Amino acid sequence: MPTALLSRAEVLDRLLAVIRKSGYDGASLSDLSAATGLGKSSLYHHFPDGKDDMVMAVLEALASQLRDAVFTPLRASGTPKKRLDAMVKSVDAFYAHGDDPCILAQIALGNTRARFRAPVKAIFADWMDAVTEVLIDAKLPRGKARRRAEDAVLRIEGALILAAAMNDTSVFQRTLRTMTATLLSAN
Amino acid sequence: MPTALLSRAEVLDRLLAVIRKSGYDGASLSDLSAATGLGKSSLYHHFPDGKDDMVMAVLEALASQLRDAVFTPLRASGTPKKRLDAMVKSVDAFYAHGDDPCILAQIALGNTRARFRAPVKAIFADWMDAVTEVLIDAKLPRGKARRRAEDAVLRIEGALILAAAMNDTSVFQRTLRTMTATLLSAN
DNA sequence: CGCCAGTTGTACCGTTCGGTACACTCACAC
DNA sequence: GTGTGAGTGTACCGAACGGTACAACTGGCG
Repeated sequence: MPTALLSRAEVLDRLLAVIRKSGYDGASLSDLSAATGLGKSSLYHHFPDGKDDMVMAVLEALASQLRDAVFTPLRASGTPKKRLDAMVKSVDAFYAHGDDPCILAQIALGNTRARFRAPVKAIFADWMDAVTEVLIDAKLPRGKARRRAEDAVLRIEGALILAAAMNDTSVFQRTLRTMTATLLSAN
Repeated sequence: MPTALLSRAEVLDRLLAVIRKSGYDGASLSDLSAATGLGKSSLYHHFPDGKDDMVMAVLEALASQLRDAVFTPLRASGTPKKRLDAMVKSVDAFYAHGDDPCILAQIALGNTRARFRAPVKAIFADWMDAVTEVLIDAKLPRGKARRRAEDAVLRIEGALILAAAMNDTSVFQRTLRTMTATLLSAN
């Protein structure tokens, strides 16, 4: 039975899933081939430069997903609290409530980090910028807003690691639950 | 020129360095052999079960290093502030001021996570327990102390990821600098 | 000295790696 | 209907993988 054809977006989603779970080195071409239903030659047809090409495309797709699901809501109109709550909700869904590792962390830690630094850095920077803006709207001084935005992103990443290490998503849940209040607190 | 003989501790240190940098999948036997100066057969003599054996031994060595450098100072006598400051200082040195990735994160994210869950989990649990005790000594209620201890560890891990991703250790430095005060704050 | 256990280097195993050659299919254009 | 070109499956490449067999070395002890 021939597998249904996959759109490019679906292919990228499946590649992302494998890389997020196994990391760059852990994701073999066979894995990627099996996950997409595309033979190796097809994979090379769509991504001529091989695995690096796939990772780059996946990072671009991820950036646009994150933009749509997380950064744009952060920049929408509404009270800072509402916008941050929207981010928290999206992040929760995005990481499957703490079950899915973060592909950005996966790549930032891998020994290929240098090759993919630019896109990874851009995504994190974009994210932190969006949070910073919300906190400035909430009357925090720019410097403090910036540091808190960093703190927010870094906590999400750290919570995902701790959740993976302890095999317990509750740390991630707790971190998200207190996130908005922590970011907006006065002191 | 024959390389100088290495003690088991030195061998484990070098294995740790490679795995910390490249992760489980990224660290090949050739890499590990080159890093230690031991041929593959010597490696297999000392670690009969291969890479998994090495990782296990490295995790044990890491646990005892962390115990000596971080957990024990946390449990020593002194004011909570002094003990937390000591931890921060040790952690800063341990991760080369933010330059070195965390091998625990590396393994927690790898697709071998299940195999090494027990030791990784134990180290994180030990760490969080030690911080919790300090915060209880600082008159925080147990539940709050526990949550803050989680938060401290998770921030360190997250800061290391962000530092690696952005190629900028200042995030890590900032996180450490404010750690003690954040943990001990009244609210 | 001879012996032996611990340790090592060399040479190799089968498998999987990332990547490629090439013939084929198949929808569409002419 | 016949070309054509995007897309694919099969079969393969050399290199590197994790791992092993085995002979040779070594230092310490009798």
